[in-house]
Order: sequence, then structure tokens, then C-alpha cells
Amino acid sequence: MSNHPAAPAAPHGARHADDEQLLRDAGLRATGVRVAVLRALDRLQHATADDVVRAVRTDIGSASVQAVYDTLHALTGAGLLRRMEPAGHPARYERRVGDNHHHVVCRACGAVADVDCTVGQAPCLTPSATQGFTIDLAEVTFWGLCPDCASRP
Amino acid sequence: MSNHPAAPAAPHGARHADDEQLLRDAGLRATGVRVAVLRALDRLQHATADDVVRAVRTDIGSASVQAVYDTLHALTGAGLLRRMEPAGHPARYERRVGDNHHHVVCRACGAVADVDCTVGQAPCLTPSATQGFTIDLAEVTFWGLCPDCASRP
DNA sequence: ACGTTTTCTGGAACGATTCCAAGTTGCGTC
DNA sequence: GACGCAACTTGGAATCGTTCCAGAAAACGT
Repeated sequence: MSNHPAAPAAPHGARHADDEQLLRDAGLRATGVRVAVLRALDRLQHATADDVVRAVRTDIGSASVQAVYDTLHALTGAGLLRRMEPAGHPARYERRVGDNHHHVVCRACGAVADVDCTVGQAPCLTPSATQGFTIDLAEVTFWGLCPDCASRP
Repeated sequence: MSNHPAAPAAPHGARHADDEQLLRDAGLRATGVRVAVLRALDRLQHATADDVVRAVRTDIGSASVQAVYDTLHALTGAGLLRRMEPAGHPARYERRVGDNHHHVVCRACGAVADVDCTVGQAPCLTPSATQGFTIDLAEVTFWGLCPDCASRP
């Protein structure tokens, strides 16, 4: 488990080789690219599509950009991945799904980290006046400076 | 005040013609385009840059795309406007600044509405573990369906 | 009236992502 | 073990919102 310095609280339950089963359980074929994408996101947190392409290529030798995008979409759609897109930055993907956690984004370098919300499980999930909207998700993004960027103007 | 069916809580204080003073107070020249942009956003809430371009052109006859983008940046930088960018949608601008309010975005049509957070003034503004980040803003976005889109599959 | 700032026109470029078509590979099932 | 469909490949072009460029003209505030 040395690759999992801080194991996510999310119950995605799969250990490396079991990603195949995870995919099948979700009704998806367990293909090379898909397994490699999951493995890549096991190591890289909040990786961009580009990060994933590179990681997958290092892992299994080659993969087309489209295959990776397709996979990211399929896995996100199946609920195996979560997608977040900080304003002004490319989308980022993570395996931590199902728990309601939020993100801090560094204004300077764009680094992203996870944060658990203070306010219990479902934070501001019930706004007072919803304007008639049916709400299914509350997304909280904190903006600031990461430790590195804070220590230089 | 018929244009202000629900006057924003934000104390931006300016009535139509006083936008010029508002600009000067912010250290900006009160130019035609800038005043027109403010006026446009008085009517249109959560307008895209494109919406603003069209509104400004209807208002003062003509304006270049760049002038509007420049203005939106200048005014946002001066704190007269707030910019929000829902994932997968173009940026939107609004005059309601200084209060901490949040947004609902319709997954289907992209419509945006304001919401006040249930949890008092500074909602999830103090996350438990900030990972060493210095946080200056908490942005909350609710996702769901607007009344219109909810009433058709 | 002057100097500075802003806006203009018109164009090209950007980055992330999507889409295309047609051919190949490789899963999973029978 | 073979078959059929889903997934992947290559290579290219296109999208959209936004930014950047340069030089000239206009407009603002002192």
C-alpha cells in the first residue's frame, strides 16, 4: 500500500488488479486503456486529461488522446470518476467519488487539494431559496494560495 | 425602479447615471463603453461576455468585442463586477458584489440564478483541514434543473 | 488644450476539447 | 475457439470562448 499514503475515505474498494471488476460491475468492458486510466488516477490526484494521457502512455506504452477522453467520459458517467473544472483551468479528474468533499484551488499555480467541509455531511446543500430549481449537487470551491505560492510574492 | 424587480442586497449604491461616479471612485475613467457595460449588467443578470456585447451595442450603437472584454476585466479587477464560470459554460458577469451569495446552474440549459446560503454569512468558509492553503474565497455552486427544464425530460 | 488612456479595426492565435471517417484490435459471450 | 460488437487507432480538422497583436483614432480628465 505504499502507493496509498493517504487512502481515500471513498469506498471505491478496488485494489489495483480489481479495477477490472470495478469496471465490469459498472457495466463497462475492462479494457487496457480504462484500467490504465484508473491506475493513473490512483496515483495522480486531480489530474488533467493531459496528465492522464501521459501517465497511461508510461504505463501501457501507448494510447490515443481520444481513447483517454472517451474513457474519462465513460468513467465519469458511470460514477467511477469525478470531474471538476476550476474557472480558467482545464478539467481535473479524481477517483474520490461518493463522499461529499470539496476543493481548494491555488490562484497562482492552479494546484488543487481536497478539503472536507466543516459543516457536517451535506454542507450548504439546502439553500434557502432555490428559485424553483431542483438541486442535485452542491459544489464548493475554495480559492487561495498553496503553501509554495504563499511563500513568494 | 421598474427595472429592478428585486433590488440586489449588495450596496453598490449606484443608480443609472451615477455609474460614472462609481467608476471614478474606483479609479477608472468613466467611458461610454464602461458605463454601458454597467447599465447592461443592471438589466441582465449573469450575462455572458457575448450578451454584454450585444446589450452594449443596442445601448450605445457600437462597441468592439475587445473593448467589452477589456472593460469586463477592468471592472472585475476593480471589484465592481463579479465573474463566475460554471464548468462547461462561458463566464458570466454580475453586479452583485460584496455579499457572499452563491449560484444554481441548470444542467440542461445552463441558466444561472442566485441563492443565499442557508448557513449564515460565511458558509463553509472555514474548512477543517486547509492543506496549508491560505483561503480567501469560498465559492458555492449548486447544480440541478431549472423549473423550465425540469418540466420536460 | 494637452497628454494619457481607452477604444477602434481586423486579424491571428490560443488551449482544451470534440468530432470525423474508416480501419483495426480486443473484449466477453456463446 | 470463434464471432460480433465495443473500444481503440490514426490523422485530421473544427469548435468555442477568450486573448493578443499593431497602429491609428477617439475620448476622457486635469
